Amino acid sequence: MGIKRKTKSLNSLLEIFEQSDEALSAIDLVERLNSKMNKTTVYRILERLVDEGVIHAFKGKEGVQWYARCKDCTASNHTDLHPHFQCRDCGKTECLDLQLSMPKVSNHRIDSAEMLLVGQCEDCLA
Amino acid sequence: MGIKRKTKSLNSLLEIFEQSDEALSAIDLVERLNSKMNKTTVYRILERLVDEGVIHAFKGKEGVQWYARCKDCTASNHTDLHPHFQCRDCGKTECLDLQLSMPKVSNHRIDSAEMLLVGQCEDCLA
DNA sequence: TTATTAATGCAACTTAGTTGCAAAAATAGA
DNA sequence: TCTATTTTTGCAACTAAGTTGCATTAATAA
Ligand SMILES: [Mn+2]
Ligand SMILES: [Mn+2]
Ligand SMILES: [Zn+2]
Ligand SMILES: [Zn+2]
Repeated sequence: MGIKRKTKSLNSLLEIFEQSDEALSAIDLVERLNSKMNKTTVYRILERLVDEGVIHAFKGKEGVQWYARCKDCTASNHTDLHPHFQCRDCGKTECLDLQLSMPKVSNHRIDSAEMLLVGQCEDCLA
Repeated sequence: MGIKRKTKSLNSLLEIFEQSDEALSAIDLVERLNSKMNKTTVYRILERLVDEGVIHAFKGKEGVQWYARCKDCTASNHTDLHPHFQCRDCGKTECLDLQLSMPKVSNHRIDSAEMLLVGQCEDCLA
């Protein structure tokens, strides 16, 4: 597959990410777009957007895929390295504006680090 | 279900954990014990051992369950807070002997933190 | 021994995600 | 334009991890 085309489906997903500050789960996206496109298409476009550095992927507390917009990433340079927070009550999931430092481990080469915090969000604390 | 009984199945799992310094995936355990007990039993015993503070659970890079022996935890006090490492080449997964500090996030209550490092282990570096 | 409780096996189910392939849509070339 | 080629999409079937309900077995207590 050579040249990539900017299709309607792709734009639908882009729009959703542009309009949301929170992270979105693949499950949720499949559900929300269910009338517009097939779930296979959703997964394929998500993968493509990750490759292009538009969004980044991580695993939520149940082990399923979550996605959020990248700030300053490109296809060749995924620089986002921050922890994520997921609310145990409402499920809201956010990118945290903290720099995550990669611990050094002797005799190991570390490629990537992922940190997930679980707790209660602002709304659910009350 | 009231009083818990120490059965053969339970002891089989305990033995495996005592003999291994690495973390073990549920998948692997189900496979290894496949002739001795049903996978449902494996999952149930793993859950029980977590409740009792004998082992702790975390998600590997593919989002599946991993387990490792606890050092100083009890049923009421899971104190283990350390990152985990998973080798992208051979899959070997280890508890890291580092204290993980929970970042404070304003207006959020953090209950737990999980950190997963992915890279190459000692053996796969060469 | 008999009653009670806990552990196990098994089959069926659930759910997130993947795959293969055919159809549709977009683009390029003549 | 008409046609060939490439890319995207839909669909159905599949995979794999984990769960559930329920009947059976094993252990313990009365
Ligand atoms: Mn993020
Ligand atoms: Mn550990
Ligand atoms: Zn919440
Ligand atoms: Zn390795």
